[in-house]
Amino acid sequence: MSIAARIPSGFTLSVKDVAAAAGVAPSAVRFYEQHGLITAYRTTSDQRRFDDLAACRIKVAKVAQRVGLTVREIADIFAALPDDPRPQDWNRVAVALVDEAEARTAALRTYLDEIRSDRRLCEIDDRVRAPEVPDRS
Amino acid sequence: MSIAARIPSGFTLSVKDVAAAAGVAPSAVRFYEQHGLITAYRTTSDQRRFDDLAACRIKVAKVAQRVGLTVREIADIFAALPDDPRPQDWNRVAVALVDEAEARTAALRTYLDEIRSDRRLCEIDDRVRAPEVPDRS
DNA sequence: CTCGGCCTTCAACATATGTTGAAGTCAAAC
DNA sequence: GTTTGACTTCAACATATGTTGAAGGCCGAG
Repeated sequence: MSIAARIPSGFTLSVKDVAAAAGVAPSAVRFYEQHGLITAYRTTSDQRRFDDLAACRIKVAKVAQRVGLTVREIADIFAALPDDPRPQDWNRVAVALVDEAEARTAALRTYLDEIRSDRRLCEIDDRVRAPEVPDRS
Repeated sequence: MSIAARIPSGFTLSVKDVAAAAGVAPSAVRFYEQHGLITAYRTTSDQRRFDDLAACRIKVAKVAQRVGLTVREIADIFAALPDDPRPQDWNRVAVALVDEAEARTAALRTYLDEIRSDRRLCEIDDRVRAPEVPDRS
């Protein structure tokens, strides 16, 4: 019976609500929407309305950022989530996120191991030196 | 026999040399020095001179950045390296870096597992709703 | 009908991580 | 002795990730 706009049921949360639920500032919620991490419908008076998943996505994103993923990369991975994601949709996303994090950690470990097992990898190959400004000590 | 300044032996590489060895721009090398990732001595004419380790540190830092560590955090970890690091010094640094990366990945995995095993964790607890601007669908 | 509160957009600011360009110094080469 | 090339500093710009504040809209309460 409301004057209501074309907003799917479930999309009832304001920016402030989502911010509180996700533990971030309202400005951050708007930022994430701008960058495609979350999606909103608009009321007749142009206010954003989110569903519960928005806060969830943000919380996951904050943890994902800690392993070096950019907002853009996270948004790309989230793009695999349909409107009403089933558990296996979340599974795929979770696997993609963790795989990426592990790949980066593995790269770090591998590189460090190389350095330690074969010191040459961390040395300058050809003896390139500075042109003769005084100082070869 | 040179006009040479007080530069320890081994510190013979210019900014350009280190940049080439590390695969980064000279501007980045200066940036990293400013932020304590690497250290330089200066020639009598004020030019930076690095040793081989500078490029090594930079290459490690670039990989570490990919797992979410900031330049500051990496510099802090590198602070444990003495002037002429022995293998065990590098070991401690390597362990610190990998541990941090794994802790962050573990946090991500744990959080995602919680979401999947207990859906409520990703729902809004108390039904906070937006005040009545039209639109409850 | 005004008031308070939450919303909107937009621009400015802030930090991290660099890059680019201008202006000047220095040493080596011609 | 002038030119050349790499170096120096410093300021401006660029991108990512946000925050803050100004100016205004919309709604329910008193």
